[in-house]
Amino acid sequence: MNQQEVRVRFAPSPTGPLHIGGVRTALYNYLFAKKNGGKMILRIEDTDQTRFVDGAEDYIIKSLEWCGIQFDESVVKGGEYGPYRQSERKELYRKYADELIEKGWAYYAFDTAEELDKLRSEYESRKETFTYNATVRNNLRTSLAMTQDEVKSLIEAGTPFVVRFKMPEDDELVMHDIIRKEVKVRTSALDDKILFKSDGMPTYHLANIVDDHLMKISHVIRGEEWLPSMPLHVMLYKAFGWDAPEFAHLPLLLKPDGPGKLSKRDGDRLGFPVFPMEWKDPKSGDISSGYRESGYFADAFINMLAFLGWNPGTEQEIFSMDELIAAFSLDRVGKSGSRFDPDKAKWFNHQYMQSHDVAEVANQFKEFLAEKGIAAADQYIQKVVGMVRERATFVADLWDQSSFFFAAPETFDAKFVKKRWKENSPELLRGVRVVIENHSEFITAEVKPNIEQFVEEQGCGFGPIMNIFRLALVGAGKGPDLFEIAEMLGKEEVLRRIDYALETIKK
RNA sequence: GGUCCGUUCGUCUAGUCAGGUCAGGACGCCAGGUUUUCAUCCUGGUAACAGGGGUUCGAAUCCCCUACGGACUACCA
Repeated sequence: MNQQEVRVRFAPSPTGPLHIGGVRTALYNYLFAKKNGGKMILRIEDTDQTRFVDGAEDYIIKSLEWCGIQFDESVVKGGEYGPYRQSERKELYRKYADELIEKGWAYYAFDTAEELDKLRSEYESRKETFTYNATVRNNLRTSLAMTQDEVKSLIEAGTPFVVRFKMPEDDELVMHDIIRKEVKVRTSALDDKILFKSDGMPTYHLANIVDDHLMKISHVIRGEEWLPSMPLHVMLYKAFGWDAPEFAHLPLLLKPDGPGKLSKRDGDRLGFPVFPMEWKDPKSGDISSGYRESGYFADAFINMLAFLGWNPGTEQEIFSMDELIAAFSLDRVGKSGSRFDPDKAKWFNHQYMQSHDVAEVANQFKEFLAEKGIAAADQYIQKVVGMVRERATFVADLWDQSSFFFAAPETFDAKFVKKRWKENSPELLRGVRVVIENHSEFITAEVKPNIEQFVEEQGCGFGPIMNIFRLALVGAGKGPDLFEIAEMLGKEEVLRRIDYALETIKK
Protein backbone atom coordinates (compact mmCIF):
# COMPACT_ATOMS: atom_id res chain seq x y z
CA MET A 1 0.00 0.00 0.00
CA ASN A 2 2.60 2.51 1.02
CA GLN A 3 4.86 1.99 -1.94
CA GLN A 4 1.96 2.58 -4.29
CA GLU A 5 1.64 5.78 -6.24
CA VAL A 6 0.13 8.61 -4.24
CA ARG A 7 -3.35 9.35 -5.53
CA VAL A 8 -5.66 11.72 -3.69
CA ARG A 9 -9.04 13.09 -4.52
CA PHE A 10 -11.17 16.08 -3.78
CA ALA A 11 -14.77 14.94 -3.85
CA PRO A 12 -17.28 17.76 -3.41
CA SER A 13 -21.02 17.52 -3.72
CA PRO A 14 -22.55 19.99 -6.19
CA THR A 15 -25.07 21.32 -3.71
CA GLY A 16 -23.89 24.93 -3.70
CA PRO A 17 -20.78 27.05 -3.80
CA LEU A 18 -17.59 25.71 -2.34
CA HIS A 19 -16.70 27.59 0.82
CA ILE A 20 -13.19 28.36 1.99
CA GLY A 21 -13.06 25.30 4.23
CA GLY A 22 -13.64 23.18 1.14
CA VAL A 23 -11.01 25.11 -0.78
CA ARG A 24 -8.54 24.46 2.01
CA THR A 25 -9.30 20.73 1.91
CA ALA A 26 -8.71 20.75 -1.84
CA LEU A 27 -5.51 22.72 -1.32
CA TYR A 28 -4.07 20.30 1.24
CA ASN A 29 -4.91 17.39 -1.05
CA TYR A 30 -3.21 19.16 -3.92
CA LEU A 31 -0.12 20.09 -1.92
CA PHE A 32 0.18 16.55 -0.60
CA ALA A 33 -0.15 15.04 -4.08
CA LYS A 34 2.37 17.37 -5.69
CA LYS A 35 4.80 17.06 -2.82
CA ASN A 36 4.79 13.29 -3.22
CA GLY A 37 4.81 13.21 -6.99
CA GLY A 38 1.28 11.86 -7.00
CA LYS A 39 -1.98 12.51 -8.78
CA MET A 40 -4.87 14.77 -7.83
CA ILE A 41 -8.36 13.74 -8.83
CA LEU A 42 -11.62 15.67 -8.86
CA ARG A 43 -14.68 13.51 -8.36
CA ILE A 44 -18.18 14.93 -8.24
CA GLU A 45 -20.37 13.22 -5.64
CA ASP A 46 -23.87 13.86 -6.92
CA THR A 47 -25.71 10.83 -5.59
CA ASP A 48 -28.37 12.97 -3.95
CA GLN A 49 -30.53 14.24 -6.80
CA THR A 50 -32.75 16.19 -4.44
CA ARG A 51 -29.94 18.51 -3.38
CA PHE A 52 -28.45 19.10 -6.79
CA VAL A 53 -27.90 22.80 -7.48
CA ASP A 54 -27.60 24.10 -10.98
CA GLY A 55 -24.24 25.65 -11.69
CA ALA A 56 -22.58 24.39 -8.52
CA GLU A 57 -20.30 21.95 -10.31
CA ASP A 58 -19.18 24.58 -12.75
CA TYR A 59 -18.61 26.98 -9.88
CA ILE A 60 -16.43 24.45 -8.04
CA ILE A 61 -14.32 23.80 -11.12
CA LYS A 62 -13.86 27.50 -11.93
CA SER A 63 -13.06 28.40 -8.33
CA LEU A 64 -10.34 25.82 -7.99
CA GLU A 65 -8.96 26.87 -11.32
CA TRP A 66 -8.75 30.47 -10.11
CA CYS A 67 -6.94 29.23 -7.00
CA GLY A 68 -4.36 27.45 -9.13
CA ILE A 69 -5.34 24.01 -7.86
CA GLN A 70 -4.98 21.69 -10.81
CA PHE A 71 -6.31 18.21 -11.36
CA ASP A 72 -4.69 15.34 -13.17
CA GLU A 73 -8.01 13.59 -13.61
CA SER A 74 -11.44 15.20 -13.44
CA VAL A 75 -14.87 15.51 -15.00
CA VAL A 76 -13.32 18.03 -17.38
CA LYS A 77 -10.03 16.32 -18.18
CA GLY A 78 -11.24 12.75 -18.00
CA GLY A 79 -8.75 10.02 -17.12
CA GLU A 80 -8.13 6.33 -16.88
CA TYR A 81 -10.52 5.76 -14.00
CA GLY A 82 -13.55 7.72 -15.20
CA PRO A 83 -16.26 8.65 -15.33
CA TYR A 84 -15.65 11.07 -12.49
CA ARG A 85 -19.23 11.97 -11.80
CA GLN A 86 -20.98 9.47 -9.54
CA SER A 87 -24.32 9.90 -11.29
CA GLU A 88 -22.61 8.53 -14.39
CA ARG A 89 -21.31 5.55 -12.43
CA LYS A 90 -24.76 4.67 -11.11
CA GLU A 91 -24.92 1.19 -12.67
CA LEU A 92 -21.77 0.18 -10.91
CA TYR A 93 -22.77 0.43 -7.27
CA ARG A 94 -25.66 -2.03 -7.12
CA LYS A 95 -23.43 -5.01 -7.71
CA TYR A 96 -21.17 -4.00 -4.83
CA ALA A 97 -24.18 -3.74 -2.54
CA ASP A 98 -25.23 -7.21 -3.71
CA GLU A 99 -21.74 -8.52 -3.08
CA LEU A 100 -21.95 -7.38 0.53
CA ILE A 101 -25.36 -9.03 0.94
CA GLU A 102 -24.01 -12.29 -0.43
CA LYS A 103 -21.07 -12.16 1.92
CA GLY A 104 -23.38 -11.54 4.85
CA TRP A 105 -22.10 -8.00 5.46
CA ALA A 106 -25.33 -6.31 4.47
CA TYR A 107 -29.06 -6.94 4.30
CA TYR A 108 -32.28 -5.65 2.80
CA ALA A 109 -34.53 -3.45 4.88
CA PHE A 110 -38.10 -2.68 3.88
CA ASP A 111 -39.00 -0.18 6.59
CA THR A 112 -40.54 2.99 5.27
CA ALA A 113 -39.35 6.42 6.32
CA GLU A 114 -42.64 6.89 8.16
CA GLU A 115 -42.20 3.69 10.15
CA LEU A 116 -38.74 4.74 11.20
CA ASP A 117 -39.87 8.22 12.17
CA LYS A 118 -42.55 6.67 14.32
CA LEU A 119 -40.05 4.38 15.99
CA ARG A 120 -37.70 7.25 16.68
CA SER A 121 -40.37 9.34 18.33
CA GLU A 122 -41.54 6.38 20.41
CA TYR A 123 -38.03 5.90 21.68
CA GLU A 124 -37.69 9.60 22.32
CA SER A 125 -40.84 9.71 24.41
CA ARG A 126 -39.21 7.04 26.58
CA LYS A 127 -36.05 9.20 26.65
CA GLU A 128 -34.14 6.61 24.69
CA THR A 129 -32.33 6.89 21.40
CA PHE A 130 -33.36 4.66 18.55
CA THR A 131 -30.35 3.10 16.89
CA TYR A 132 -30.73 0.86 13.89
CA ASN A 133 -28.27 -1.86 14.90
CA ALA A 134 -27.90 -5.43 16.11
CA THR A 135 -30.40 -4.88 18.90
CA VAL A 136 -33.30 -4.24 16.54
CA ARG A 137 -32.46 -5.52 13.08
CA ASN A 138 -33.90 -8.97 13.67
CA ASN A 139 -37.21 -7.51 14.83
CA LEU A 140 -37.75 -5.11 11.96
CA ARG A 141 -38.74 -5.66 8.37
CA THR A 142 -35.34 -6.83 7.22
CA SER A 143 -34.13 -9.76 5.18
CA LEU A 144 -32.47 -11.01 8.35
CA ALA A 145 -35.90 -11.62 9.88
CA MET A 146 -37.45 -13.22 6.81
CA THR A 147 -37.12 -16.32 4.72
CA GLN A 148 -35.40 -16.04 1.37
CA ASP A 149 -38.73 -16.57 -0.38
CA GLU A 150 -40.35 -13.72 1.50
CA VAL A 151 -37.55 -11.41 0.56
CA LYS A 152 -37.67 -12.49 -3.03
CA SER A 153 -41.38 -11.94 -3.40
CA LEU A 154 -41.23 -8.51 -1.75
CA ILE A 155 -38.54 -7.40 -4.15
CA GLU A 156 -40.31 -8.87 -7.15
CA ALA A 157 -43.49 -7.09 -6.13
CA GLY A 158 -41.57 -3.85 -6.38
CA THR A 159 -41.54 -3.09 -2.67
CA PRO A 160 -39.11 -0.26 -1.98
CA PHE A 161 -36.06 -1.35 -0.05
CA VAL A 162 -32.70 -0.11 1.12
CA VAL A 163 -29.52 -2.05 1.76
CA ARG A 164 -28.01 -1.64 5.21
CA PHE A 165 -24.57 -2.52 6.47
CA LYS A 166 -24.54 -5.23 9.11
CA MET A 167 -22.32 -3.68 11.71
CA PRO A 168 -20.66 -6.28 13.99
CA GLU A 169 -22.29 -6.38 17.38
CA ASP A 170 -19.37 -5.52 19.59
CA ASP A 171 -15.87 -5.36 18.19
CA GLU A 172 -13.18 -2.92 19.10
CA LEU A 173 -11.91 -1.05 16.10
CA VAL A 174 -8.48 0.51 16.29
CA MET A 175 -7.85 2.82 13.37
CA HIS A 176 -5.06 5.08 12.34
CA ASP A 177 -5.38 8.68 11.26
CA ILE A 178 -2.33 10.57 10.04
CA ILE A 179 -3.29 13.67 12.00
CA ARG A 180 -5.00 12.17 15.03
CA LYS A 181 -2.91 9.01 15.31
CA GLU A 182 -4.82 6.21 16.96
CA VAL A 183 -8.62 6.39 17.03
CA LYS A 184 -10.54 3.69 18.87
CA VAL A 185 -14.22 2.93 18.81
CA ARG A 186 -16.51 0.03 19.72
CA THR A 187 -18.80 -1.13 16.93
CA SER A 188 -21.67 -1.43 19.42
CA ALA A 189 -21.87 2.35 19.37
CA LEU A 190 -22.32 2.37 15.61
CA ASP A 191 -25.46 1.82 13.57
CA ASP A 192 -26.40 -0.09 10.45
CA LYS A 193 -25.93 2.69 7.92
CA ILE A 194 -27.84 2.66 4.68
CA LEU A 195 -25.54 1.86 1.77
CA PHE A 196 -28.04 1.79 -1.03
CA LYS A 197 -31.13 3.98 -1.16
CA SER A 198 -34.59 3.04 -2.35
CA ASP A 199 -34.22 5.43 -5.28
CA GLY A 200 -31.58 3.16 -6.78
CA MET A 201 -28.66 5.35 -5.81
CA PRO A 202 -25.88 4.50 -3.37
CA THR A 203 -25.35 6.67 -0.32
CA TYR A 204 -22.14 8.60 0.15
CA HIS A 205 -20.64 5.80 2.20
CA LEU A 206 -20.91 3.08 -0.43
CA ALA A 207 -20.15 5.22 -3.46
CA ASN A 208 -17.20 6.83 -1.73
CA ILE A 209 -15.54 3.57 -0.75
CA VAL A 210 -16.20 1.86 -4.06
CA ASP A 211 -14.88 4.81 -6.06
CA ASP A 212 -11.86 5.38 -3.86
CA HIS A 213 -11.00 1.72 -4.33
CA LEU A 214 -11.64 1.68 -8.07
CA MET A 215 -9.75 4.94 -8.54
CA LYS A 216 -6.84 3.57 -6.52
CA ILE A 217 -6.91 6.39 -3.99
CA SER A 218 -3.99 6.04 -1.59
CA HIS A 219 -4.79 8.82 0.90
CA VAL A 220 -8.15 10.18 1.93
CA ILE A 221 -7.68 13.74 3.16
CA ARG A 222 -10.98 15.29 4.19
CA GLY A 223 -12.68 17.46 6.81
CA GLU A 224 -13.05 16.43 10.42
CA GLU A 225 -16.81 16.19 10.01
CA TRP A 226 -16.08 12.80 8.43
CA LEU A 227 -14.19 11.40 11.37
CA PRO A 228 -17.29 9.76 12.89
CA SER A 229 -17.84 7.78 9.70
CA MET A 230 -14.28 6.53 9.47
CA PRO A 231 -15.17 3.33 11.40
CA LEU A 232 -17.91 2.50 8.89
CA HIS A 233 -15.57 3.16 6.01
CA VAL A 234 -12.82 1.04 7.50
CA MET A 235 -15.34 -1.76 8.08
CA LEU A 236 -16.51 -1.46 4.50
CA TYR A 237 -12.99 -1.94 3.18
CA LYS A 238 -12.68 -4.95 5.42
CA ALA A 239 -15.99 -6.37 4.24
CA PHE A 240 -14.95 -6.06 0.61
CA GLY A 241 -11.53 -7.47 1.41
CA TRP A 242 -9.80 -4.38 0.06
CA ASP A 243 -6.80 -2.54 1.43
CA ALA A 244 -7.95 0.69 3.02
CA PRO A 245 -6.25 3.97 2.10
CA GLU A 246 -4.57 6.12 4.72
CA PHE A 247 -6.85 8.65 6.36
CA ALA A 248 -6.19 12.23 7.41
CA HIS A 249 -9.00 14.24 8.97
CA LEU A 250 -8.44 17.97 8.81
CA PRO A 251 -9.51 20.27 11.65
CA LEU A 252 -12.41 22.60 10.94
CA LEU A 253 -12.44 26.31 10.19
CA LEU A 254 -14.20 28.20 12.97
CA LYS A 255 -15.99 31.54 13.18
CA PRO A 256 -13.77 34.60 13.81
CA ASP A 257 -15.76 35.14 17.00
CA GLY A 258 -18.10 33.07 19.11
CA PRO A 259 -18.66 29.34 18.98
CA GLY A 260 -19.10 27.08 15.99
CA LYS A 261 -17.81 26.50 12.54
CA LEU A 262 -17.47 29.16 9.92
CA SER A 263 -20.62 29.80 7.92
CA LYS A 264 -21.86 32.04 5.17
CA ARG A 265 -23.67 34.16 7.73
CA ASP A 266 -20.41 35.08 9.48
CA GLY A 267 -19.12 36.56 6.28
CA ASP A 268 -22.22 38.69 5.83
CA ARG A 269 -22.18 39.72 9.46
CA LEU A 270 -18.47 40.58 9.69
CA GLY A 271 -17.94 41.74 6.15
CA PHE A 272 -15.63 39.23 4.54
CA PRO A 273 -16.25 36.65 1.81
CA VAL A 274 -16.59 32.96 2.62
CA PHE A 275 -16.52 31.89 -1.01
CA PRO A 276 -13.58 31.98 -3.41
CA MET A 277 -15.64 33.59 -6.15
CA GLU A 278 -18.91 35.42 -6.28
CA TRP A 279 -21.92 33.11 -6.26
CA LYS A 280 -25.41 33.81 -7.42
CA ASP A 281 -27.99 31.47 -6.02
CA PRO A 282 -29.99 30.21 -8.99
CA LYS A 283 -33.20 29.95 -6.95
CA SER A 284 -33.25 33.03 -4.75
CA GLY A 285 -31.04 35.17 -6.93
CA ASP A 286 -29.05 36.12 -3.83
CA ILE A 287 -25.47 37.09 -4.48
CA SER A 288 -22.65 36.09 -2.13
CA SER A 289 -19.37 37.92 -2.42
CA GLY A 290 -16.17 36.17 -3.37
CA TYR A 291 -12.49 36.63 -2.61
CA ARG A 292 -11.74 37.17 -6.27
CA GLU A 293 -14.30 39.94 -6.64
CA SER A 294 -13.26 41.52 -3.33
CA GLY A 295 -9.83 42.13 -4.77
CA TYR A 296 -7.84 39.28 -3.30
CA PHE A 297 -4.99 37.91 -5.34
CA ALA A 298 -5.36 34.18 -5.86
CA ASP A 299 -1.88 33.46 -4.50
CA ALA A 300 -2.44 35.62 -1.41
CA PHE A 301 -5.74 33.86 -0.79
CA ILE A 302 -4.08 30.46 -1.10
CA ASN A 303 -1.17 31.48 1.10
CA MET A 304 -3.58 32.65 3.79
CA LEU A 305 -5.65 29.49 3.56
CA ALA A 306 -2.61 27.23 3.73
CA PHE A 307 -1.67 28.77 7.08
CA LEU A 308 -5.07 28.08 8.61
CA GLY A 309 -4.22 24.81 10.27
CA TRP A 310 -0.75 24.23 8.88
CA ASN A 311 2.60 25.92 9.32
CA PRO A 312 6.07 25.14 8.07
CA GLY A 313 7.74 25.29 11.48
CA THR A 314 9.93 28.18 10.35
CA GLU A 315 9.29 31.90 10.54
CA GLN A 316 8.62 32.27 6.84
CA GLU A 317 5.04 33.24 6.15
CA ILE A 318 4.96 34.22 2.52
CA PHE A 319 4.86 31.17 0.30
CA SER A 320 4.21 30.74 -3.40
CA MET A 321 2.32 27.63 -4.46
CA ASP A 322 5.59 25.96 -5.42
CA GLU A 323 7.10 26.80 -2.06
CA LEU A 324 4.00 25.45 -0.32
CA ILE A 325 4.34 22.21 -2.25
CA ALA A 326 7.98 21.92 -1.26
CA ALA A 327 7.31 22.64 2.41
CA PHE A 328 4.00 20.86 2.93
CA SER A 329 3.59 17.91 5.22
CA LEU A 330 0.53 16.43 6.90
CA ASP A 331 2.64 15.99 10.03
CA ARG A 332 2.57 19.73 10.50
CA VAL A 333 -1.21 20.06 10.26
CA GLY A 334 -2.69 20.93 13.64
CA LYS A 335 -5.34 18.96 15.48
CA SER A 336 -7.62 21.73 16.65
CA GLY A 337 -9.96 23.97 14.71
CA SER A 338 -8.74 27.33 13.46
CA ARG A 339 -10.61 30.57 13.79
CA PHE A 340 -10.63 32.48 10.59
CA ASP A 341 -9.04 35.94 10.96
CA PRO A 342 -10.13 38.51 8.35
CA ASP A 343 -7.38 40.94 9.41
CA LYS A 344 -4.67 38.43 8.71
CA ALA A 345 -6.23 37.72 5.34
CA LYS A 346 -5.92 41.40 4.48
CA TRP A 347 -2.34 41.46 5.68
CA PHE A 348 -1.46 38.67 3.27
CA ASN A 349 -3.02 40.57 0.40
CA HIS A 350 -1.12 43.70 1.31
CA GLN A 351 2.11 41.73 1.21
CA TYR A 352 1.30 40.39 -2.24
CA MET A 353 0.25 43.85 -3.41
CA GLN A 354 3.82 44.98 -2.72
CA SER A 355 5.64 42.00 -4.13
CA HIS A 356 3.73 41.37 -7.31
CA ASP A 357 5.06 42.55 -10.61
CA VAL A 358 4.00 46.18 -11.11
CA ALA A 359 2.84 45.46 -14.64
CA GLU A 360 0.59 42.68 -13.38
CA VAL A 361 -1.04 44.88 -10.75
CA ALA A 362 -1.29 47.74 -13.24
CA ASN A 363 -3.10 45.43 -15.61
CA GLN A 364 -5.74 44.66 -13.04
CA PHE A 365 -5.98 48.32 -12.14
CA LYS A 366 -6.43 49.18 -15.79
CA GLU A 367 -9.51 46.96 -15.91
CA PHE A 368 -10.78 48.62 -12.78
CA LEU A 369 -10.29 52.04 -14.39
CA ALA A 370 -11.94 50.92 -17.59
CA GLU A 371 -15.08 50.11 -15.63
CA LYS A 372 -15.09 53.71 -14.49
CA GLY A 373 -14.71 54.83 -18.07
CA ILE A 374 -11.13 55.96 -17.53
CA ALA A 375 -8.42 55.13 -20.03
CA ALA A 376 -4.73 55.84 -19.65
CA ALA A 377 -1.45 54.65 -21.09
CA ASP A 378 -0.02 51.46 -19.58
CA GLN A 379 3.18 53.28 -18.73
CA TYR A 380 1.29 55.96 -16.84
CA ILE A 381 -0.80 53.44 -14.91
CA GLN A 382 2.26 51.45 -13.99
CA LYS A 383 3.97 54.53 -12.67
CA VAL A 384 0.92 55.44 -10.61
CA VAL A 385 0.70 51.91 -9.22
CA GLY A 386 4.38 52.00 -8.31
CA MET A 387 3.83 55.23 -6.42
CA VAL A 388 0.74 54.34 -4.41
CA ARG A 389 0.68 50.57 -3.97
CA GLU A 390 2.38 50.61 -0.58
CA ARG A 391 -0.69 52.29 0.85
CA ALA A 392 -3.09 49.80 -0.78
CA THR A 393 -4.31 46.37 0.23
CA PHE A 394 -6.64 45.80 -2.70
CA VAL A 395 -6.71 46.97 -6.29
CA ALA A 396 -9.75 49.08 -5.40
CA ASP A 397 -7.65 50.92 -2.78
CA LEU A 398 -5.35 51.97 -5.58
CA TRP A 399 -8.15 54.16 -6.87
CA ASP A 400 -8.71 55.84 -3.51
CA GLN A 401 -5.03 56.62 -3.42
CA SER A 402 -4.61 57.79 -6.97
CA SER A 403 -7.84 59.16 -8.40
CA PHE A 404 -6.26 62.62 -8.64
CA PHE A 405 -3.83 61.28 -11.22
CA PHE A 406 -6.73 60.68 -13.54
CA ALA A 407 -9.02 63.63 -12.79
CA ALA A 408 -8.50 67.02 -11.15
CA PRO A 409 -10.14 67.44 -7.76
CA GLU A 410 -13.47 69.24 -7.90
CA THR A 411 -13.97 69.54 -4.18
CA PHE A 412 -11.56 69.84 -1.29
CA ASP A 413 -11.47 67.80 1.88
CA ALA A 414 -13.19 70.03 4.44
CA LYS A 415 -11.27 68.75 7.44
CA PHE A 416 -7.94 69.26 5.78
CA VAL A 417 -8.95 72.74 4.62
CA LYS A 418 -9.98 73.66 8.11
CA LYS A 419 -6.70 72.47 9.54
CA ARG A 420 -4.26 73.76 6.91
CA TRP A 421 -5.86 76.62 4.99
CA LYS A 422 -4.83 79.81 6.82
CA GLU A 423 -5.16 83.55 6.26
CA ASN A 424 -1.98 83.74 4.23
CA SER A 425 -2.47 80.49 2.32
CA PRO A 426 -3.73 82.07 -0.91
CA GLU A 427 -0.74 84.37 -0.92
CA LEU A 428 1.69 81.51 -0.37
CA LEU A 429 0.06 79.36 -3.02
CA ARG A 430 0.27 82.24 -5.49
CA GLY A 431 3.96 82.46 -4.64
CA VAL A 432 4.41 78.78 -5.43
CA ARG A 433 2.56 79.35 -8.68
CA VAL A 434 4.98 82.06 -9.69
CA VAL A 435 7.97 79.81 -9.00
CA ILE A 436 6.49 77.04 -11.13
CA GLU A 437 5.53 79.39 -13.94
CA ASN A 438 9.14 80.49 -14.24
CA HIS A 439 10.08 76.98 -15.38
CA SER A 440 9.33 75.69 -18.82
CA GLU A 441 8.46 72.24 -17.37
CA PHE A 442 7.85 70.79 -13.93
CA ILE A 443 11.06 68.92 -13.25
CA THR A 444 11.53 68.21 -9.55
CA ALA A 445 15.29 68.64 -9.61
CA GLU A 446 14.86 72.15 -10.99
CA VAL A 447 11.66 73.32 -9.30
CA LYS A 448 12.28 72.00 -5.82
CA PRO A 449 15.32 74.15 -5.01
CA ASN A 450 13.40 77.26 -6.05
CA ILE A 451 10.44 76.35 -3.90
CA GLU A 452 12.78 75.73 -1.00
CA GLN A 453 14.26 79.14 -1.60
CA PHE A 454 10.78 80.65 -1.65
CA VAL A 455 9.98 78.91 1.63
CA GLU A 456 13.09 80.39 3.15
CA GLU A 457 12.20 83.89 1.98
CA GLN A 458 8.75 83.56 3.49
CA GLY A 459 10.19 82.12 6.68
CA CYS A 460 7.12 79.99 7.21
CA GLY A 461 8.57 76.50 7.03
CA PHE A 462 8.24 73.80 4.41
CA GLY A 463 5.19 72.14 5.93
CA PRO A 464 2.48 74.78 5.56
CA ILE A 465 3.37 75.43 1.95
CA MET A 466 3.52 71.79 0.99
CA ASN A 467 0.18 71.18 2.66
CA ILE A 468 -1.70 73.79 0.72
CA PHE A 469 0.11 72.87 -2.48
CA ARG A 470 -0.95 69.26 -1.87
CA LEU A 471 -4.49 70.37 -1.23
CA ALA A 472 -4.53 72.09 -4.61
CA LEU A 473 -3.20 69.11 -6.53
CA VAL A 474 -4.80 66.24 -4.66
CA GLY A 475 -7.86 67.79 -3.07
CA ALA A 476 -7.04 66.14 0.25
CA GLY A 477 -4.23 65.41 2.66
CA LYS A 478 -3.10 62.15 1.19
CA GLY A 479 -0.97 60.65 -1.53
CA PRO A 480 2.70 60.06 -2.28
CA ASP A 481 5.54 62.56 -2.57
CA LEU A 482 4.13 65.84 -3.80
CA PHE A 483 6.90 66.67 -6.24
CA GLU A 484 6.51 63.29 -7.88
CA ILE A 485 2.81 63.97 -8.24
CA ALA A 486 3.43 67.38 -9.76
CA GLU A 487 5.98 66.02 -12.19
CA MET A 488 3.55 63.32 -13.31
CA LEU A 489 0.79 65.90 -13.79
CA GLY A 490 2.97 68.34 -15.72
CA LYS A 491 3.34 72.10 -15.47
CA GLU A 492 0.14 73.13 -17.20
CA GLU A 493 -2.07 70.83 -15.16
CA VAL A 494 -0.38 71.87 -11.94
CA LEU A 495 -1.03 75.54 -12.69
CA ARG A 496 -4.62 74.81 -13.63
CA ARG A 497 -5.20 73.05 -10.32
CA ILE A 498 -3.60 75.85 -8.35
CA ASP A 499 -5.85 78.38 -10.07
CA TYR A 500 -8.92 76.28 -9.41
CA ALA A 501 -7.98 75.89 -5.76
CA LEU A 502 -7.38 79.60 -5.37
CA GLU A 503 -10.80 80.49 -6.69
CA THR A 504 -12.67 77.64 -4.99
CA ILE A 505 -11.30 77.29 -1.47
CA LYS A 506 -12.93 79.77 0.83
CA LYS A 507 -12.58 80.04 4.51
C1' G B 1 -28.45 12.20 25.65
C1' G B 2 -24.67 8.92 23.11
C1' U B 3 -19.97 8.33 20.26
C1' C B 4 -15.57 10.47 18.72
C1' C B 5 -12.08 14.58 18.46
C1' G B 6 -9.79 18.69 20.59
C1' U B 7 -7.66 22.71 24.46
C1' U B 8 -0.26 27.50 24.40
C1' C B 9 -1.00 35.32 23.99
C1' G B 10 -7.64 38.42 21.64
C1' U B 11 -6.36 35.45 16.72
C1' C B 12 -2.96 32.00 13.60
C1' U B 13 0.79 29.31 15.82
C1' A B 14 6.46 27.36 17.40
C1' G B 15 7.91 24.41 21.37
C1' U B 16 5.06 18.29 23.16
C1' C B 17 7.05 12.45 20.04
C1' A B 18 13.34 12.03 22.55
C1' G B 19 10.90 16.58 30.31
C1' G B 20 15.76 21.22 31.84
C1' U B 21 16.81 28.73 27.26
C1' C B 22 12.91 35.05 31.17
C1' A B 23 7.47 29.99 26.62
C1' G B 24 9.56 32.14 20.27
C1' G B 25 7.27 34.35 15.66
C1' A B 26 3.14 36.65 12.93
C1' C B 27 -1.76 39.40 12.81
C1' G B 28 -4.30 42.85 15.92
C1' C B 29 -3.81 46.52 19.61
C1' C B 30 -0.75 50.40 22.30
C1' A B 31 3.59 53.72 22.44
C1' G B 32 7.77 56.04 20.14
C1' G B 33 10.60 57.21 15.60
C1' U B 34 10.94 58.52 10.17
C1' U B 35 7.84 61.99 7.18
C1' U B 36 5.52 67.85 3.18
C1' U B 37 -0.13 64.96 3.93
C1' C B 38 -2.36 60.12 4.40
C1' A B 39 -0.38 55.72 4.55
C1' U B 40 3.76 52.62 4.43
C1' C B 41 8.03 51.59 7.06
C1' C B 42 11.29 51.03 11.56
C1' U B 43 11.80 50.31 16.97
C1' G B 44 9.65 48.93 21.42
C1' G B 45 5.51 47.23 24.38
C1' U B 46 1.01 44.37 25.59
C1' A B 47 -0.48 39.38 26.15
C1' A B 48 -0.84 32.47 26.73
C1' C B 49 0.71 26.81 28.58
C1' A B 50 -8.00 25.51 30.63
C1' G B 51 -8.18 23.72 36.04
C1' G B 52 -6.73 20.01 39.68
C1' G B 53 -3.94 15.95 41.10
C1' G B 54 0.22 12.89 40.45
C1' U B 55 5.52 10.97 38.40
C1' U B 56 10.35 13.72 38.70
C1' C B 57 15.80 17.24 41.35
C1' G B 58 12.92 19.59 37.42
C1' A B 59 6.54 19.30 33.55
C1' A B 60 3.63 23.43 28.39
C1' U B 61 6.00 18.60 27.44
C1' C B 62 4.63 12.00 30.65
C1' C B 63 0.02 9.75 33.49
C1' C B 64 -5.00 10.37 35.72
C1' C B 65 -9.41 13.26 36.75
C1' U B 66 -12.49 17.53 35.89
C1' A B 67 -14.10 21.60 33.01
C1' C B 68 -14.88 23.76 28.49
C1' G B 69 -15.19 23.69 23.07
C1' G B 70 -16.25 21.13 18.50
C1' A B 71 -17.95 17.35 15.05
C1' C B 72 -21.22 13.47 14.24
C1' U B 73 -25.71 11.09 15.63
C1' A B 74 -30.90 11.35 7.83
C1' C B 75 -33.04 6.72 2.42
C1' C B 76 -27.37 14.63 3.00
C1' A B 77 -22.79 14.73 1.61
